[in-house]
Amino acid sequence: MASIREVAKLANVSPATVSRVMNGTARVDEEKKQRVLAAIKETGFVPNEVARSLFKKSAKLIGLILPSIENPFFAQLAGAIERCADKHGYRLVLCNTGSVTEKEKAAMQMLSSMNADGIILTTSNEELREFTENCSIPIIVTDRVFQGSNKLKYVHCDHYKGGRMAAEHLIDCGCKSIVCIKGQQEISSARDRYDGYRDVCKERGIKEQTVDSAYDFEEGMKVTEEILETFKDVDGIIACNDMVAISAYKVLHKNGIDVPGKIQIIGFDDIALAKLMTPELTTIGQPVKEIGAKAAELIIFKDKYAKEDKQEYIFEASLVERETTRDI
Amino acid sequence: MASIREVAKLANVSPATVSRVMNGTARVDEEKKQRVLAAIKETGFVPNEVARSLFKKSAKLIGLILPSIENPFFAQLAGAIERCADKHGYRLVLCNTGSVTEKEKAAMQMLSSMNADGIILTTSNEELREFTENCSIPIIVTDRVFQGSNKLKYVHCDHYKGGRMAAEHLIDCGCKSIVCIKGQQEISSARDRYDGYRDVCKERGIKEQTVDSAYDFEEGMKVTEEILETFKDVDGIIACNDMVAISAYKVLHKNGIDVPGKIQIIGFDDIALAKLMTPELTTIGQPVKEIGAKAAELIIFKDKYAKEDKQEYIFEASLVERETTRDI
DNA sequence: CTGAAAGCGCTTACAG
DNA sequence: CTGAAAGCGCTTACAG
Repeated sequence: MASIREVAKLANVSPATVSRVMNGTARVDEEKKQRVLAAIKETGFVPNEVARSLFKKSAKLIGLILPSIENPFFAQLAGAIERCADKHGYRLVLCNTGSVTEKEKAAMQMLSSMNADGIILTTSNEELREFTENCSIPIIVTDRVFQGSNKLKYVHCDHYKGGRMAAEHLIDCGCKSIVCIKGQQEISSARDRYDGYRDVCKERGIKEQTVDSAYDFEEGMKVTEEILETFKDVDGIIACNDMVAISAYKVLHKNGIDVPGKIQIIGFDDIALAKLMTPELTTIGQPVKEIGAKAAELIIFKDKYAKEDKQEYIFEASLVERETTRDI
Repeated sequence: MASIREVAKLANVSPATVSRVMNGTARVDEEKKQRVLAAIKETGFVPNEVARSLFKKSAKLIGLILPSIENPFFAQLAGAIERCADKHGYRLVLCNTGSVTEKEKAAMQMLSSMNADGIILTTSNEELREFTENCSIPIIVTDRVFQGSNKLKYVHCDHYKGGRMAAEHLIDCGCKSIVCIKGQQEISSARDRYDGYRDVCKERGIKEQTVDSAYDFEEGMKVTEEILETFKDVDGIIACNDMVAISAYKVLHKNGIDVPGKIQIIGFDDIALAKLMTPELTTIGQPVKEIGAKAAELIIFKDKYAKEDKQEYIFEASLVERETTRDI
C-alpha cells in the first residue's frame, strides 16, 4: 500500500499538500493539484483510515450492540442502519451479546477504544444504565427505554399504542376472550405493549387474560399449549412478537383449530416472514427503516441534534391486516 | 479517557513499562507491575485500539461483505462468524452491498484502509475476481466460488451433493415429475445445486424440468404459478432455497393443492423459519455454524492456515426431513 | 499557497 | 528489568 509520503515524493510536493488536495481543506495551486491527483492515481493510493482516525478521534464507525442478529427484526434493523450509515460514509461494527451483561459492557468499552462515533444499543438489561451513562461516546438506545435516564437518547416506536391497536383490532374482529402473551416484562417495549392491551381491556370491559413468554419459538409454542388448557373459550391471541405469533399458529394448527375461524392471532413487528407464511399474519408493524435511519443519523449528525435537545424519537406503529384476523 | 502517559505518571514508570505490563510482552519488576495495575484501575484506563492498530497493522477487525443481512441465511452466517470472532477478540464490520459491484469494491477498499485483518465475502459477481485477488488483505469467499482463482480461499458446503440429495429424496418419496427451481446460474452454489439435480435425473432416467428464479419471495411465487401452468403433472418441487420454497408452498396452498399429498417440496439452507412454518419444511441443511467459524478462523489464524496450503474448505450438506415431503 | 514540525496514543527495537 | 527515542500514517496549526 502506497503511503502519503510516496505520493508526495512522486508529485514533488509535501505530504501536507497531498493531504490538502485529498480533503479539500485548503486552496492548492492548480498545477500542483493536478500533479498530486496524477500521483494518487498512479500509486493507487488510498489513505489509511486508522491514521486518520487516530488524529481525528473519529473512526467513522457506528457500533451496533444487539441481543442477536439472527432475530429477523434485529436483522432488518441492522440492515436499515447499515444502509443509512453507508450513505454517509460510516461503517457498522456488529456485536451480538445474547443479552449477556458482561458482553454488552465489553462491547461498549471496545467500541469507545476504537474511536467509534457512537453506539446503537438494544438491551434488555436496565442495570446497564449507569454504565451506559458513563460511556465516553454517545449511545442511542433503540426499541427500548431505560427508566429514569436523561443522558441517553431513545429511538423506538410507540409500543403502548401498538398494544392498544392490537387489542382494539381483535375486539373489532369480534373476539370476546382475548389472551395476551406478554413478553418479558423487564423489556420496556414488552411492558408497553402489554399496558396498551390492559388499558383497552379496562376501557372496553373485557377480561384481562395473560400468559408469560420470552421472544422465542419454543416458549411461544409451550405457552400456546398452556393457553389452550387454561382458557377454554379463547378466541383471540395477541402475541408479543411475530416469532411467537407464528409459533402460536403452529400449535393451533396442530390441534386442528381453525385460524382465524375459531381463534384469531395478531403479532408484532411485521417481519418479512409475516406476509410470507400461510396464512399471512396480521400484525402491528414497526417502521424499522425509519427507526434505523434515525438512530444512525443521531450519531452521524450529533452536533446538529445536540442543539435539538430532544431525548426521545418516537415513531408510530401501524396495523397490518392480513389473514389471521377477520374484520367484521 | 485516560492515556498510557497518565497511567505511567501515576505509577511512576515509563509508558513503555505500562505497555509491557498490559501486554505481558516482557518481564517487569513485580513491585512496579503492581503500581501499574493499581494505576490502571484507578484511572479506568482502556488502551486506545486505534493507536495500537496503527502500529500493529492489525485492527482485530474482520470485514463481512454480504448481499443483504436481511436474508435469514446470511443473518445466521453473520451470527456464527461474530460469535467465533468475538471469542478470539475480533470485531465484525458489516457491509451490505445489495450485490452492487461498486459497493463491494468500495467496501473492500475501505476495509483494507481500516487495517482489517481479513474479509469474508459472499458475492454473486464473478467479475470481481481480479479485484479481490489484488486486495491487500486476505479474502475468504463463503458460500460461493470464483472460477479459476487460486489466490483466494473458499469455505462452503457441498452444494452439488446437496442438489443430489434433494433430487434423490424426492424420488425416494415417490415423485415422478420433479421441477427444479434453479437459482441464478451466475451464482456458483445455485449452479452446483442444479447440477446435482440434473445428474440424478440422468442417472435415474427422470425428465429434467426447470424454471428460473432469483432468491426472492416475489420471484418464488411468480415462478410457482408458472410451474403450475407449464408442468401439469408436477408432483415434486426443488426450490433453490428455503425462502423460495416457502413462497412456493404459499402459492400451492392458495391454489388448494395439498402439500405433500399432491405436490412435495424441498428447500435449501434450513433457515430457522423452515421448521417454524406450517407445515414444517423439508430441506437440505447447511452447517452454517461450522462454515462461519471456519471462515473466521482462516482469518484469525492466518499464519497457521498459511502452512496448510489448502484452498477449499468444504462441509457436508444434510437432508432434514420434515413435513413437506413423505418418505414411502 | 505551502512546507517543516508537532502530535494523535500506542509499541518495540535499542542501549544500558 | 527499564527508559528514551523513533515510528505507525495521517492532519493541522504555524510561520513564511
